[in-house]
Amino acid sequence: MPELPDVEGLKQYMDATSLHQTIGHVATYDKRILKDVNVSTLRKRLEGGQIQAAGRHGKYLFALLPNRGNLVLHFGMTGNLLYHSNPEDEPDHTRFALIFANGSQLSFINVRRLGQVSFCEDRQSFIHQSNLGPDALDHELNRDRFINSFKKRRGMIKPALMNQSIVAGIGNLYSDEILFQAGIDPRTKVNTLSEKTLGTIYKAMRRILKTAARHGGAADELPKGWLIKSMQRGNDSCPKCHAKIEKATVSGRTARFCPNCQKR
DNA sequence: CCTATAGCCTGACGGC
DNA sequence: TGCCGTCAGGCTATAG
Repeated sequence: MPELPDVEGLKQYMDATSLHQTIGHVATYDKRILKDVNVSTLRKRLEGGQIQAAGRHGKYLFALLPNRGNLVLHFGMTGNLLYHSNPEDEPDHTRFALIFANGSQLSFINVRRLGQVSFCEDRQSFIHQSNLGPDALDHELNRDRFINSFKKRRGMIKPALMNQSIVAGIGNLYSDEILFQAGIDPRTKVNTLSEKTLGTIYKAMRRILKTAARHGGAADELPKGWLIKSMQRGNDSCPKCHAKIEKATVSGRTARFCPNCQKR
């Protein structure tokens, strides 16, 4: 599930449910998802604290605890959160949970265990150490900066968009959507794209991610005419021209595109 | 710098 | 009903 818009939805969810409640207990059901932190450190830092605010960078979600640091959540392919007031409502595949002193609980669900839970003192240094580029919706990432970071690349456009160290937040589905709306074949070499075309991709990226983030990534609320919307409904024809959507493996992932509307 | 490949994990789905 | 292969919205390590 989680690319930038989905994680934005989870941030809003955390803000709406989990702030200003004292954490009574940290439950770690599977240590394999802990990254660069151990159970005792996590408990020491979190228990007794309260989340003041949620934050997001790319696909990472941060929970800020004043004077303590940040709980960092990454969802992998199959992550989600559920806040529930009854412990018995704890969902399947909960790998980690914050159990608040008031009895409520925030559960980190991670079916495939590809997600990670970590902790950092400082967000900026975490972002730096994790080699993350600017968030795709960061206002400082303007058109010129975007073009500059792409134009010197030698590879294909789709994997470049998905490269978190260039721009953080875009995954397989949204890279397909961006290239579909920009009319570019995902296998196009970046260094063959004009600045004007890179500008078109930038605009599509912004428009799409903003719109999707506003709906927290909820697939059923995405606009008609979007590729991922129609694919998700099991429709494999192009929303614009009704040609059959094609699949191609591009740097290890399945790219979906319209052979008619997207050109190299 | 870039690509392909394999690996980490589990569950859903289709074919037989 | 069961078994099998395939696939899935992420990322990392490795080799070429």
